[in-house]
Amino acid sequence: MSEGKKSLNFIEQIIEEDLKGSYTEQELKFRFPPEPNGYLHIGHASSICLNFGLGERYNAPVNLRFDDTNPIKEEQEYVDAIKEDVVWLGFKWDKECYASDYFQQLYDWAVELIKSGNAYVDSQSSAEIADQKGTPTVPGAESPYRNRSVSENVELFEKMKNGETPEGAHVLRAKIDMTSSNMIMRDPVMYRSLHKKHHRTGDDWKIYPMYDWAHGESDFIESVSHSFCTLEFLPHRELYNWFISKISNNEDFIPKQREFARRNLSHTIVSKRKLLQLVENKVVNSWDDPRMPTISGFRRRGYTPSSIKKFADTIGIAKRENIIDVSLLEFCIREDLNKIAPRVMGVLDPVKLVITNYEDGEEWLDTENNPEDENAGTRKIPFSKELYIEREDFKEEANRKFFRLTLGKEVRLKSAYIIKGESVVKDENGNILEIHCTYDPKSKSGSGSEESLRKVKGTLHWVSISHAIKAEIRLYDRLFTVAAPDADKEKDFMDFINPDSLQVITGYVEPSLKDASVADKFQFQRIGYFCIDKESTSENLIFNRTVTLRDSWEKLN
RNA sequence: UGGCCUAUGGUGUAACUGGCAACACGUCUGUUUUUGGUACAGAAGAGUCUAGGUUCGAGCCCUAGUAGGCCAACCA
Repeated sequence: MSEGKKSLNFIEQIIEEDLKGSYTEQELKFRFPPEPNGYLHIGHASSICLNFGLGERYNAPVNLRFDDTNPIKEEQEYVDAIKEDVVWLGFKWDKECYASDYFQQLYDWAVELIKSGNAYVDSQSSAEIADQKGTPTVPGAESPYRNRSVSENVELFEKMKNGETPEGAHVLRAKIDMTSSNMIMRDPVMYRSLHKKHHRTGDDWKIYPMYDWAHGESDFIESVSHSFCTLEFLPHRELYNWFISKISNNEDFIPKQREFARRNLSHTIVSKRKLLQLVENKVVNSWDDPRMPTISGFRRRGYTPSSIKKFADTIGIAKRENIIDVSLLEFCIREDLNKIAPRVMGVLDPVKLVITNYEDGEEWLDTENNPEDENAGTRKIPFSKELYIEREDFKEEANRKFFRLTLGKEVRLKSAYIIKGESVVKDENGNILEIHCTYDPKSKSGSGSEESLRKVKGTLHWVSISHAIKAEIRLYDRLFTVAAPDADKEKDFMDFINPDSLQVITGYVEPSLKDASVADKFQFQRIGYFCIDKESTSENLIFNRTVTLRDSWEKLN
């Protein structure tokens, strides 16, 4: 098919211009550099799609690199989860890298910087260093240790490395400019001493490099051509370039850092720190709780990789702040599921319907699996005298806008017969216990009879009571009650938690669902898309509601 | 009160080296439909933060202002 010429985002434009300039296509190389201190979220999905998408577009390698320079927060569990998510999204990395693989090289370079007078060991407390940092409007002051001799610096740094000095006693700092208008350049810390076990290097190191002194160097080591990160790193670019200039020479291939705005999703948060808070405070059950905006949460909720990639593609990449409405994400998953999800019947809030003129016994009716997919075929579903229908699908009397069951009016039972409401049975409080109706035996769906072709205004879904399977249904709603929970200056985002983000109910589903397996996706007709949760068993089926169907009736109310 | 980034319909992105603002979502109307879903047809909705300037012509360039964001972890 013809593809309209798609406009390039600013990142792609940069690459196109580089390609016209001094870069060759063979030199292009990208990386996705997560820190393994939490699970990946929808914002990372954008970054993944950007970097790996660029890799596919230019046939360039993309490394998966773990930015594991902080052993306090990082764990192997997160490494594993991150890899699973990237694989699930359908991307292949070239090399699996770790910043910790470069610790020795980084150390050697640091010694070189010391020897060339570009770094020094500072023996002040972090508070003292912070004091001397100045403010955005006031220049910083130089450390009294700034002009230590090279030999003393080398000696101290080695002791730091060997753990012969106490934690926190010294740091290694780059010697740049304490008066720079860019505070990042005011003698940034390159190394801290930390006598902590690292999830990969164990006890090998007693000092750990800071982000700035690891990230660009990792890019350099891997010959990454373009290093994309979020906007808050923009002021770091100057330092990124400074460090690389100290370890490279003119013939070297120099990576280029560029920044884009992180993607924010409405009614949720995209901050690993805050997501961790939700997990630790048991607001949600886990990182992959279907209410979480994590990739694993969406996966468990029933989202597909292609829906997430479509979403990332649709929202694009730019430099301004943004809050993308969840309705766009929901559109993407509905669009995908509409094409692939088999249609089934399930009743979430049942009320008993008795067909008074239907004989005892059962019959198995044909119904199509997916009207959007002509190859999906049909299946049999059981029909009998006593059914469940949705409680909200009946009103004793209603106005003409109500297309559903009322007394005296006809509606169709999907794939079955046309029925007419006759009477209701109530308890002493007026609650409806049963609805009695009659059916037209000649109106059987698909029979082609004149009666079956009669136009009725409504069609209801249903299940046969004696055949239906009881199932646990988990209805999810947005986690926060406001679009931007972390934008309020006074209130904490925790104050906006939606108390009804999860509702667990018991529903009844058609018997064909008995053998459904984990992650299988279905459309419960007229209700929404559901998938089998990983906690589901054959004795206790559990469905997660991925998203409701669009509902133009609800809007009228 | 320093430096830097950003500013286009309700939301998100476009508009190639300046040439009467486009696409998607959302909203609203209809048509079709054994899902009030889907599909299809159509509509409303911004004159591009403000004020100057350059130009035959500016959303795109320049200046100033305004608004929002980022920067003072031994986090990333």
